[in-house]
Amino acid sequence: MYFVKKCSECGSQSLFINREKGEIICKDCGLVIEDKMVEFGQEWREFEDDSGEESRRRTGAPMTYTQYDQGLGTEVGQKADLFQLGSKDRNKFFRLRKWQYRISTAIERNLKLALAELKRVSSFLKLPKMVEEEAAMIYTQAVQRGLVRGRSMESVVSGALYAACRRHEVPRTLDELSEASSIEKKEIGRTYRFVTRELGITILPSNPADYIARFASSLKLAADTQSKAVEILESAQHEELTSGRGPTGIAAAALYVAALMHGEKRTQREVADVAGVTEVTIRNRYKELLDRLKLDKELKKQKKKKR
DNA sequence: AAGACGAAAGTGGTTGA
DNA sequence: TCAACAACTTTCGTCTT
Repeated sequence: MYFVKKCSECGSQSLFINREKGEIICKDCGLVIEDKMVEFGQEWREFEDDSGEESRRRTGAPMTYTQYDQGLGTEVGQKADLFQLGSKDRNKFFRLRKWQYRISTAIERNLKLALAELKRVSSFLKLPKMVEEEAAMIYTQAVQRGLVRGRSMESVVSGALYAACRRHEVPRTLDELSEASSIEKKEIGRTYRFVTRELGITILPSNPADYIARFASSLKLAADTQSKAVEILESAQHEELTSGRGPTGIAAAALYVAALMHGEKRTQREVADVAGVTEVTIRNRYKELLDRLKLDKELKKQKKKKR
């Protein structure tokens, strides 16, 4: 799962390969090392079923939603352009033209602005390209359905990004999104829920393990501590300690325990800060872990070793 | 002095009548 | 729509290292 290869951008060694999504991602900076593999992942346009007639959705050159803004603003209106396009781009063109009829110029402007904002936030968070594109796509859907009305454009952008992150299991916390977009956390959460519900996007509850790598690297913890944390997490899940709880809190607690056991002590505050939860939450989770998981033995072992 | 721990009260969101 | 409820936070006092 983890490679010894180094990230070409930040030098981090915590690379993550995901075969379903055909990516190798640096969990520290989000750089996609290799995205040339064929996508085996889920059909992420599944919720477009309302537009019915399109059956050959994934043919032709890969389409990038993030480039659509350029297309929308300029070429699409000109019907003559149809014949200048290569056959590869036909499909793309048809889609664009359909939108052209469907959406007003005001919405186009909105989209253009929004996608620019989306790119800004996305690059601030160093999100992988895939996520950025999915977010752009979600936002486009949201605009088409008029879900932006009564909400600030920026908050919907953030909501779309958050949803995209969740879908691709490269979770960022609401706090991080909030910092990057200067939108209030609760506002992002609200629009996120609203948009996903309205668009019928199903999001699998985020897995605490997805946070481990990122938290661990910002805490500068060793690799075996990381894997120990994942191990703890798994048994915690087995003990049904994870349902209903905030995933970040659990991830943080697991990391905290793992660090203790490997003699890489971090204070609760340090862990709490990077995880975006409070010490209290860590303590609660931590206590539960100790209670239910007979981890106290291992902890005591570690303490003895120290003396 | 700093960190860990726990109690108590408050907040925002979900759920179910 | 409202009230009960669970999870999490904030705050604060006490204990431990």
